[in-house]
Amino acid sequence: MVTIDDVAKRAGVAPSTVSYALSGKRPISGETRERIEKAIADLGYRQHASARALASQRTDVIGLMAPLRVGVDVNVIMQFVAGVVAGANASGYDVLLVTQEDGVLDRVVGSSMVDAVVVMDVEAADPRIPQLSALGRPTVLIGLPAEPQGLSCIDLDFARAGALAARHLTGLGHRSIALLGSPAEVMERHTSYAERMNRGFTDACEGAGAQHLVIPTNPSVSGAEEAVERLLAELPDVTALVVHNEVALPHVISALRARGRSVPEDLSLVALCPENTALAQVPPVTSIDLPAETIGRAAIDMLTAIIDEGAPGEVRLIAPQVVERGTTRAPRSAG
Amino acid sequence: MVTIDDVAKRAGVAPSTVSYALSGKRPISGETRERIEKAIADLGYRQHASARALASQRTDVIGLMAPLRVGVDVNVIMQFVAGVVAGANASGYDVLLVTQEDGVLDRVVGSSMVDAVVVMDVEAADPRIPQLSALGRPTVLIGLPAEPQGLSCIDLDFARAGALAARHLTGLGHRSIALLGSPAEVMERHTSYAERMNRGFTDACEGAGAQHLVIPTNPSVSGAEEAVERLLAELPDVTALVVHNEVALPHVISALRARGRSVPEDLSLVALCPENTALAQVPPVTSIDLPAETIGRAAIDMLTAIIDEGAPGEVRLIAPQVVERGTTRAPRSAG
DNA sequence: ACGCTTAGTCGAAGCGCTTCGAGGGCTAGC
DNA sequence: GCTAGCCCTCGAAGCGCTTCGACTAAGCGT
Repeated sequence: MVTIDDVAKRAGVAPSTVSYALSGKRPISGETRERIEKAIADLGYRQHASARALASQRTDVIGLMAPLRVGVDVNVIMQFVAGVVAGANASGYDVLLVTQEDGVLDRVVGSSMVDAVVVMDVEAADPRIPQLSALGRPTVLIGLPAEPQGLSCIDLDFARAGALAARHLTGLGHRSIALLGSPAEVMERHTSYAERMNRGFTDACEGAGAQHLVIPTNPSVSGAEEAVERLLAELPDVTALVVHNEVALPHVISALRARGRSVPEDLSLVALCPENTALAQVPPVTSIDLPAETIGRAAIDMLTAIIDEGAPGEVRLIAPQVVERGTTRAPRSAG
Repeated sequence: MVTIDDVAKRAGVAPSTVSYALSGKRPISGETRERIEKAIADLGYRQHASARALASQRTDVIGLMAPLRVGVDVNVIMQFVAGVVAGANASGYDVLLVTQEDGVLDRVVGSSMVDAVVVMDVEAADPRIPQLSALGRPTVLIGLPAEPQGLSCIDLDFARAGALAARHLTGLGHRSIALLGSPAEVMERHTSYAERMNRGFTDACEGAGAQHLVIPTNPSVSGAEEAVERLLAELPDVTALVVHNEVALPHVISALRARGRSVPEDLSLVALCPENTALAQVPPVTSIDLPAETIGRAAIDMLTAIIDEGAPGEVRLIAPQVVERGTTRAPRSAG
């Protein structure tokens, strides 16, 4: 292995000079710098990451905790991951991706493997939050716990998204609306986004005086069938639907069709999902985009602001927007 | 920060003894071990990862190179990623996920950030392969280049998959079959899996004396439409279809339906895609599974075999299997 | 001509850990 | 009773890098 000493020797300078040339933390004359650069190229020198990390107390690695829990769609999680990684790489960081649950935080953060952490799938009262506060590393949560305890958070504004979906439909004249939402397990964990979505939806329906119903939906063909059964049983004159469940979405549409309710003729539908999921439906559905890539990149921006400028904890919620793709219209009776 | 010296002091032993107690590389008496463990617990000691890596020359981190190239489906890539991470965590490794392209290999491997590498989206003559050979770190490729140069490879046997799909259809009596495959960009890069798939498909069709056609398909609604147009123009009496394109799949089905060819009544269809994609179609389609999770875990197994036992390079191809879900049947004329 | 600053470089002291060789204290063998 | 051998532990020497203080030479104003 070629070390900084080898480079120094070949360039005829001290190792510290090479280090300063590399980091730019002290001025180096042009001539010396050139000799050093040549030596580096000749020798094929590469800094040893661990040695640098040990001496400088920074690894330039960001930890990304993305638990793959039952009930959350891997594809959705992974879209966030892709966004975070892209953002991190663009900012000169690498990403250590961890999907386990248990002692990971302690291990990865406690052992100084990472300079900072991004945490996903946050529950309302997430046990990791006090831990993270205690650890004292720069942290950004993707999600919004009840008590952020000074940690930065970023997420889609699910409360507004739920409300927006509801109002989009009541605005068209619908008076009987259901939300087919996250699976029961996710609700039972008090997963932040699911609770906020439901509350936003429910409040807006009540504000508009519309009948409403929330049905937890399992992410499977049968889950979609069951949800549709229950929907038609409990709210037979339903005219509009919000679906917040990527996996169930296509099967909800087909289950409805199989029962003689087609979208959008008989039933309006707006989904909350990543854009590509909305576009993958037949027909593509009107949706509120879950901008995973954007959120991932924003999380990194917030993190670098904390690392570099000691920025304080901040909560940033992305405003939801409806993208019309033709699956919502006024109800029959009102049209 | 509490160091190994603090622990040693509190336990009344030498730092090296603590180190040996931790690593188990030398025997430690039960009594001493207990004192050390108590001291660790009392102090909340955590090993410093970089220090350990520097001294021991291993990081227990695996690098995962997953370039997010145009034309490859993020979701599919990310399913592999999830499998690799799960496997790695289970084997005591963490994963550094990199999606950039350029100098990454050099940077990440050259700087000793990782003990080993998993490389995805391998092209037939991938420029990274000589690099990887030269770097000399344990490596597993997910994919199969023309010249593995001693590197280990794992992948679905796409040649057999293409052949299997074709024979499944010819076996049912189909004599005019098309493959809607990877986008043109992917083919132009000579991406390994796409080429193998096409060749397997083509050879099997010729072997069975069936008319065949391969249509590169863009992963979008319009791409699917164009492919279907071209299909019906160039092979008007087509009776069966293989689709190897996750994104286009639903739109291919609906484009066919819109042109009066429904699946499976008029046209049999078998897809090559992850199971969840097959299940997400309406109706769920007969498919050859792309077992991303399995392959990811197997990649880690092969890697640990190389790391721990110095296992030699090995090429492992997973046998494809058709899972019947009702979208293939005998053609009309033959039925 | 004088001290002052500034630019450019050096040497040495760590960062926290692992590992090697050595050595003390025992038991066992004869 | 002495030594061979084993078990357990210690101390010291790094791993490759950063960073601090110090030093030299040159440039500046007065």
